[in-house]
Amino acid sequence: MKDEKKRGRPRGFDPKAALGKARDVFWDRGFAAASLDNLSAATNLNRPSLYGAFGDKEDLYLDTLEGYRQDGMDVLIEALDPSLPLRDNIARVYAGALAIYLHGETAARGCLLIGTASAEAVQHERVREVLGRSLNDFDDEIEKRMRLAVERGELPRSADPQMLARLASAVMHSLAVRARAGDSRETLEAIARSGVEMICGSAP
Amino acid sequence: MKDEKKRGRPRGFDPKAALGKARDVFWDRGFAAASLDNLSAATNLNRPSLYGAFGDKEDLYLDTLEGYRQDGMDVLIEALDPSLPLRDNIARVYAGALAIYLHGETAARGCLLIGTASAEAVQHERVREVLGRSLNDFDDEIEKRMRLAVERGELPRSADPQMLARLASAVMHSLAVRARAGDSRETLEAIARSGVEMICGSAP
DNA sequence: CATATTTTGTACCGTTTCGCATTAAATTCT
DNA sequence: AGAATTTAATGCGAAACGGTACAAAATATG
Repeated sequence: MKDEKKRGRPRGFDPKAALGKARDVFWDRGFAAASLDNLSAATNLNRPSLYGAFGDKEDLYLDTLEGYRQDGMDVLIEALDPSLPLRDNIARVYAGALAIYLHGETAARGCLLIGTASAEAVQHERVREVLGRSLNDFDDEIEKRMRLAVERGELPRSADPQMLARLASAVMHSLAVRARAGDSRETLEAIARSGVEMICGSAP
Repeated sequence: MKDEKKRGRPRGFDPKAALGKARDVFWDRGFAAASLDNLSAATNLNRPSLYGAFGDKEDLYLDTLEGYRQDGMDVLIEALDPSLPLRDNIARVYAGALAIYLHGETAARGCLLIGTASAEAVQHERVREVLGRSLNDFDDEIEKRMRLAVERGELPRSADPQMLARLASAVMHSLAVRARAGDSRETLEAIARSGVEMICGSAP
């Protein structure tokens, strides 16, 4: 269903791969400081090709954010596999986050959304919307697992799934910020372990 | 000791006030998207005056970050007044943070450091240094109070002051990000309350 | 009052920015 | 084969950018 031959000259590049390269540029430099020349060089696409395929710079940025959000949700859902104990789930969420955050040429990149979209969120409403939606979707997914934990007795009946989820997310937000601030992997892993303990302290 | 009359023409403006206006510009737009025209307009200073007083744009930005950091530390230290119960201390820390974060023309501004310095942290080493140092100083100040709480018996002997402090900070980092993402004051206050409960749960 | 020194305001310089106009190339449809 | 359609490459252009040169203004010193 994707090979319906289109009429004109075919694309000489893979839009998904190009989006991945653009994402790296935005990740390192942020939206405002990433120039179309940077993006053009990284993607090996001329500016008109970029423009034709993705729209203007803000459109391109929003596309990369959407893709990142989706990838993140996939990682999250896999980490929250309900056949595992809650404690393992949360530990896997943090491990998955750190695997993404601790990767950069000069310095760790942290989270694309928290690290770069936050900066634009005040002035660019569409960016703020994606950021807010992403955070909420993450919370909701964790909350689902927390509710299940209460039903199963992994957590006491008195536990508040929504608040536990938001606090679990909070630790992840902190990991994102601290990674970009230059904290060591050891420090971040220690915080993640403490976070698991704090969130799942009452779980077996 | 500040009126040692200097030789040339005296300044026609208050550098501290100008720095405050510049801070607002960076807070709303971030570093990269804030132009010297924006800063010049907000401070009512010509670009040469700005340059003469603070150096180039990055110097000016770093100055605003330093000032913000210092102000934040003052608020934090006041909130952590050791004559109050630990629970009140942490609640005051979050209340103080939200008072700063929830203030903006178009949308809430969140934290200047977390919201804007994070974006530049990967590429600008000096910004990363200020950000990292700020986060650490905050952690350390809270940790001091946590240690006191253990000594006093407000927390069990088994409590880990460093980790409790880092988790208390984590909730604040999350408040900063969520404020900038557009979360309501009610939501943020609920998270803050849950954070207090989670951190001080075992405290009287 | 003249000179030295610092700040202020205007105007400008070279670069970089984003976006597009235009033309050449590659493919499908008739 | 030729028309139609889509993509690719070059390059342009108007605007915005950060930073500064320069001269006028304001103060202290001698």
